[in-house]
Amino acid sequence: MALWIQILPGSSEPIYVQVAEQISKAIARGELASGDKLPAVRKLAAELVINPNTVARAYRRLEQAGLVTTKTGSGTFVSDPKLRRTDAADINMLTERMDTLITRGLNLGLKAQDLISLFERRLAKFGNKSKKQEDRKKRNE
Amino acid sequence: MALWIQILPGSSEPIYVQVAEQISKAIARGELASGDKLPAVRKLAAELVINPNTVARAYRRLEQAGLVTTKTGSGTFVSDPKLRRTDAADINMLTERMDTLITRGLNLGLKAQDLISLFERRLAKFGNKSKKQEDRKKRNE
DNA sequence: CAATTGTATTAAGACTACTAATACATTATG
DNA sequence: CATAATGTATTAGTAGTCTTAATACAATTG
Repeated sequence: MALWIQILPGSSEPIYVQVAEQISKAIARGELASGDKLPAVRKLAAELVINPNTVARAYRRLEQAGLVTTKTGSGTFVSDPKLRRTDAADINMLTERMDTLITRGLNLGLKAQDLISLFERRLAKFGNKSKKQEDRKKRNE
Repeated sequence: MALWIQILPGSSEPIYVQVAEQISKAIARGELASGDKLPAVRKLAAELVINPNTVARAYRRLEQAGLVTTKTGSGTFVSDPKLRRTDAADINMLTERMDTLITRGLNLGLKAQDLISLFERRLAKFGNKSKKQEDRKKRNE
């Protein structure tokens, strides 16, 4: 199933952010489950035609976020969601981002109800993990 | 009532973004209503002890977002919400930001229901315009 | 006309971000 | 143990961004 990751040429977002972000989303959606191995930095770098350091940086970012665990020599793996800390500072950051988002929405003329609807619709797209994914997770434990 | 705007010394956000963002929020909350005049760029710059160009840049940003209208010689004014375009591209941008936000939340271990609750709570803080603010708006029409 | 307001241009300095090249350290494999 | 595979560290250079500054210009107000 190759690689879903795709870097946009014209984007203002740094490449390492794009890579990290897309992997984050895959994890949030359950497409990548606990224990799954990410591609080797050199391999992914070759596929995306970017520098291995850039991929490494993306992985470091994911590790800082607590999404993956890294073992030199063996690889980078999606970490167990149960072990992810939910820091108060993280919640604050999230709340601030939310306020900014709400500000934009309201200033675009959307009503509160519109925003809630949109939010729920987008949230629904991050559907709960499928049975198959849960099974895959179990195998890796 | 002086100036609510405050620039944080250690912030990684550019000053002009901070200024624009805070004014945006004031507008979204209804603290600044249609027709209200923003401080003159030179005046605000003096109060914040920053360069007038930096304030001008913030105002330009707000104008691009359609939040204010500018008339050289007279000033910068909060524009009528009814006249604000809601471009499809804007909605797409908002949706993308929302997805990113949801990704972060889920990856912090929050459940869908937690996210919705938080979202609604934050949204409530942008309470609907008060009677007084509606009146002020009327006077300026 | 004089004052006020926003705009445009140019430049310089400081700082950060990004990517790259290369060498190093650790672990897995046979 | 030897080799391959994997992530890490260091260094460097290029490019871009941000802010300030100094002026000059344009449009509106009174």
